[in-house]
Amino acid sequence: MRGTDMDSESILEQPYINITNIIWSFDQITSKVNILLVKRSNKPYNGYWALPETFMRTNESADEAALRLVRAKIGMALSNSHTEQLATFTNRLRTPEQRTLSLAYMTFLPDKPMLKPGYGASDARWFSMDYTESGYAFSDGELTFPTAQSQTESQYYAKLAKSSLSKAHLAYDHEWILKVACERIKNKLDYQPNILLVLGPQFTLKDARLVYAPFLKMPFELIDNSNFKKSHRHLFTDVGTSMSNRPGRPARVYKLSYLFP
Amino acid sequence: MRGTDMDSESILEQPYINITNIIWSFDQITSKVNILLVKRSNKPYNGYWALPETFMRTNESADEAALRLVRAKIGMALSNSHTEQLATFTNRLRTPEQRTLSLAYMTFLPDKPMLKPGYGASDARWFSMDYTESGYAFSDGELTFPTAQSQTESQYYAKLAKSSLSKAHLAYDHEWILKVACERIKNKLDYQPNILLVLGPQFTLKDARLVYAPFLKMPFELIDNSNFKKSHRHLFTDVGTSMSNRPGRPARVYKLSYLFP
DNA sequence: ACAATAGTGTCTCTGAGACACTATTAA
DNA sequence: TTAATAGTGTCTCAGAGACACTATTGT
Repeated sequence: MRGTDMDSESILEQPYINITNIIWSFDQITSKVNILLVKRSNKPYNGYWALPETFMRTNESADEAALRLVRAKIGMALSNSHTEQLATFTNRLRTPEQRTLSLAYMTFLPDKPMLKPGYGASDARWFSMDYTESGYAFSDGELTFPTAQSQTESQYYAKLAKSSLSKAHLAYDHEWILKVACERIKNKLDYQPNILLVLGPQFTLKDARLVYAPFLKMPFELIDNSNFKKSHRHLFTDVGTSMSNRPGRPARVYKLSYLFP
Repeated sequence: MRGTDMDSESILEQPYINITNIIWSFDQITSKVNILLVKRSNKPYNGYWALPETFMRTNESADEAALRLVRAKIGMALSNSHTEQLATFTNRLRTPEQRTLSLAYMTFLPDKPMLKPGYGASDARWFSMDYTESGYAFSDGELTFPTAQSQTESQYYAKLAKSSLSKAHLAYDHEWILKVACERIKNKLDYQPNILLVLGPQFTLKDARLVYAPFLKMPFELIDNSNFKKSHRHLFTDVGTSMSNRPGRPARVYKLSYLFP
């Protein structure tokens, strides 16, 4: 039996629970940060691009569900140190029909695998991240989805409810979720930059600056290497020298000291 | 119809969804930070002390539910600027019987009202916060509940599942939730100290230091007033001078500039 | 006047940022 | 040797913290 609440009213029906996962990767060729988007082939928002989602099963936690989604969609089995909770989105206006909550997580892939569409999606592609004057944008060369423009949550959902979204926008409130995600990552850059996991277990300072740059809204050349090294030495452990066949002095490689001690 | 997942399996049953609210206040007499705990009179954990909880209704968001809980339990109607999301707790081991998720919020009351037990609780009391070597503790003079000792989430839940909790412990995983809450507040002290809302709309620097002290695990006298003022001037706006009938120079009063511009 | 309280000024040390310089590689 | 890349050293400035000093109240 469900316990009674302090309120006299009983609960008629529960909302559904979605796990939404923002899956990050890094393209070594283009040197750009990417996220995974899928084209929905279900109602609601059939034919819209969206963040990948799944439902939670009764015998798993939400972060296990997020990792299961990665395994099913990408075919990559990761430990939960590659996943972190973003936030939970519960606004009534976030779904058009059946009330659905979103438990949002982020997963950082150690490389950028090829994709194939899965169940519930007619297409799945990587979208590379860039910054704009008013926020961030994700593009696959054909389509571009900016993050939400609104400054506050209530402003955003008020607008969302007023006008029905065109297919030039992501489904649901996913543009808002992406905005929250980018800002969270930016805020953690100086004390827990888990986003660097997209570079794999080791990385050079240049790679790290390439990842930081779009979040800081600047070209990576403007991040001074000397200063960057000094202000991050408490986070990075030197683990040797990279070998490359390109001209120029080989770069040192580092690991995240708080994750791999 | 519920949309189909990318996985072929369908979902048999959904977990329940609880709203858990950590309600903070400040006692002007004892100069201590307090939280509200209730003694449960329902299964499970009947007779145990716990954080106040409620269920979400279909026509409200989770933060609205948290504020409704405050209204019902305390009789105080607050705006959502007094509430913030903490995290969502989904571990399978967190509830003994029926699987239940907790969407955890924090509410900062502008004063410390008298309490009366409500539905689902045989008692409700304020517990004042103190720090210990290994964390924090909340006491009402009779009972004391420390925050969880474990350093990681998986460690905590492994221990929780192994031994059944005595009534000297809080119900469910609430000692873990409290640990996460205290650490979150501590981390935000230098850029978004919403915890100061427990002092009401205005406060003196001494009051602010009294609130900061337990989170920083030091007696408030060790927080240098001059340095504290300098390092928080970007957050506080001077709004005048307090009047007091006590000896000593009257203190200036401030407001949070990012909330009340 | 004095105790009690609160606000101010100053010194030092550390860290961020600007920027010039040195080091190591492939061709 | 040169272009390309990466690492190092140094100067300045701003902020954190220790601590001594001044200011304003009630009794």
